[in-house]
Amino acid sequence: MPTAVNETDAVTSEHSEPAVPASRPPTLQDVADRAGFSRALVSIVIRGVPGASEATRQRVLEVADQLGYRPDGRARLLAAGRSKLIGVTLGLDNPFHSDVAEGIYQAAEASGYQVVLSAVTASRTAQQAVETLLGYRCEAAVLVGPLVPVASLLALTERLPVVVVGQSARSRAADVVRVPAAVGLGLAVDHLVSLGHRRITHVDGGRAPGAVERRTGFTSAMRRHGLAGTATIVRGGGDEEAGAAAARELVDGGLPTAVITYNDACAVGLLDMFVRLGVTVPGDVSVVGYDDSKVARLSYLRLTTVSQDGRRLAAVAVERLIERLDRQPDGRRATSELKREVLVPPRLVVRATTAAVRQPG
Amino acid sequence: MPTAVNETDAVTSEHSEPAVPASRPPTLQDVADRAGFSRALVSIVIRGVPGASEATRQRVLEVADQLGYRPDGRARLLAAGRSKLIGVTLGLDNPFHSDVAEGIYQAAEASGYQVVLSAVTASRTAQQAVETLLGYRCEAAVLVGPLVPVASLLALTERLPVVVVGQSARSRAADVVRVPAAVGLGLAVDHLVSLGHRRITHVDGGRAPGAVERRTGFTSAMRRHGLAGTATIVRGGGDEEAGAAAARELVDGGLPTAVITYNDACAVGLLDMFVRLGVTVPGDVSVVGYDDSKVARLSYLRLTTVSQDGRRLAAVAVERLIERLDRQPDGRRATSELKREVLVPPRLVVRATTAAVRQPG
DNA sequence: TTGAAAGCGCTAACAA
DNA sequence: TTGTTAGCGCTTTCAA
Repeated sequence: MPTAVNETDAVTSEHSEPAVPASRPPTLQDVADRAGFSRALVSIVIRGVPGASEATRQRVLEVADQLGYRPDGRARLLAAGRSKLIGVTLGLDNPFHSDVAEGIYQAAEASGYQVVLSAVTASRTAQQAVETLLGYRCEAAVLVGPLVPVASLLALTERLPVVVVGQSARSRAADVVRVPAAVGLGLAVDHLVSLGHRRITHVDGGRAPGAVERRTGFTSAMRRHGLAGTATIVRGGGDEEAGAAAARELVDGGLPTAVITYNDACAVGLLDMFVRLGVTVPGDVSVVGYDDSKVARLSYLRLTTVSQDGRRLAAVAVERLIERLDRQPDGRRATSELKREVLVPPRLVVRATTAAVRQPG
Repeated sequence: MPTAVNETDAVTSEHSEPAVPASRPPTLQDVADRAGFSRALVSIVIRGVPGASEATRQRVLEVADQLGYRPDGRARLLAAGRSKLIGVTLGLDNPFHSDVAEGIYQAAEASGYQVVLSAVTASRTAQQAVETLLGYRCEAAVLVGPLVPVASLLALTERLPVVVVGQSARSRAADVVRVPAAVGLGLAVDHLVSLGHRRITHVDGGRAPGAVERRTGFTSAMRRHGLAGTATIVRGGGDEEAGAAAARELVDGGLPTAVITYNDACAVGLLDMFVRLGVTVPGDVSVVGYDDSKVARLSYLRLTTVSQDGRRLAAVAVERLIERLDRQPDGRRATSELKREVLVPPRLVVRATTAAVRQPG
């Protein structure tokens, strides 16, 4: 096993720069000097704006490349007065968040904006994540997921345009781009009902974000079909563990013909426990998840699920933000503007865990 | 369903700043003016360095808070000549990466460094992620995971201290902090052998990152126990799909008494398929995963697995980086220094998927 | 303990 | 098409 190569001791070194020189990243000035132009002109070339001759452009680019010049983002902001930076807070281990983040990168970069990520983790609060973003002087922020408490949300929206993605903010202070969960649950219920199911159970999300809306969405969809009497809800949660527990409970208490879970992870736990308990899917019971995450697509699961398109949500969010920024180019509060909620409809992805009911009723 | 509130048209607005004033984030100057001190003094207070009286400190802090002042990270860098910024590239949907990222936040912030994340996604290459980091003028970078091609790694290490976390870099240009996978596989094999297993199969990672080392680790551990003859390897991969496929193959071709998978995800797929095929674990076959990810802890899986402590890896990586930075305070190349590989040993977490073999041999 | 002045790397008028 | 001149918000000598 390799061991630490000794490199301690007083190597406080007199030795002048060895082999590779570069000790300070090259600046615009360096490029200008080397190319024999003014900084301003070089700046024009680097930014790709009109105002330099083709020859100059060539030469500058050549030198810049040669020097490995890379504009200093910070200095840029400082001078330009705007950062073209969109800050994003997100959870790191949530596939849906990842999807959204990817979408944000794409949309933002396509519009000439940069993205900076600030993670919310077990030991890093949403508050901290937001603070960081503010320190970067982002012009706008996208908040993904369940993260920010109302108070900091308010504080944030006072400073810059904010859009919350993926769930309804508890305040009207920020724009929201999300999937109407009620519609998603409605889709799931419609699908099951069309297969002849009537005794349908919702394994809910407990206190997980968005659980309430999915729960009420389920209830009202069932009512709409005149099935309020055969609709049941059992306590679940956002992970496999919760799904497995719910499966046990259902098997003990009498199976419905179909189950709709709070999300895919929960469905996975449920399915797994069903298999262990000898319950076949979709033979004995149909199962519908929510999220269309990667697991739902696994060939041995092929989970029917409600898909919320994270990329699309992200694209809409960024579009919204940029629209605001363009209208209010100082990049700050658009105080008087009305906040808006944009709803991106979900889609039902039918796979192999749902089938026509055996004994209808 | 709420619909877009109309806010288009020529609202190009003459109306002067309404209700909430703040249109520009408060600056040091603002605080200084309001508190009646010079910028320099306020700066001292804000940075928390000695040089101001307690009274002044109080007053300044009070005003700063009142104004919602927040230092401008960019300007700070510019002026200070250093950013105290550590850049991190990572994949977004990898639990191990998330763990490491969390560890980096903790370690860095404890040492007064900030962290900026740059994601590698399907549509955003490692190259791009690194470019971004450079643009932020990070003083150092942590590369998590399988990401950066050797060429860009080289380019990067020429500019700043870099440490690769979680896998061996294909070059000696950067420091590496990782878990010796061979040791991990050794642990797994030792455990199984001590339970009487001899016919052990490794479901490998195929071309997934680090798969080679785990594979050879398996082979040599088996040889060490004189079990080269009963060791088999079947093709797997890094996700549940691959595990499920491997399970089918094993059931068809004759089960070993134990299986060690490339990672937990693969183990999950394997376990699931085993259940479906009527193979009991650990009754018919023992299973060991790798990663100790969240799923491994699920109550209905309780997967025995090799744990690589992401937080610890992160802590070591950051420590390493800061050490270099302190030695080379201009923040750039430590050209002459030897690169180092730090190995953080894995741990075997024994849960419920392994048991003594039924029919030894 | 406090303040004045210079400048970090860049952009944005403006003049030439 | 090019160069000049000011800063952006902050830190950092250096004097007071």
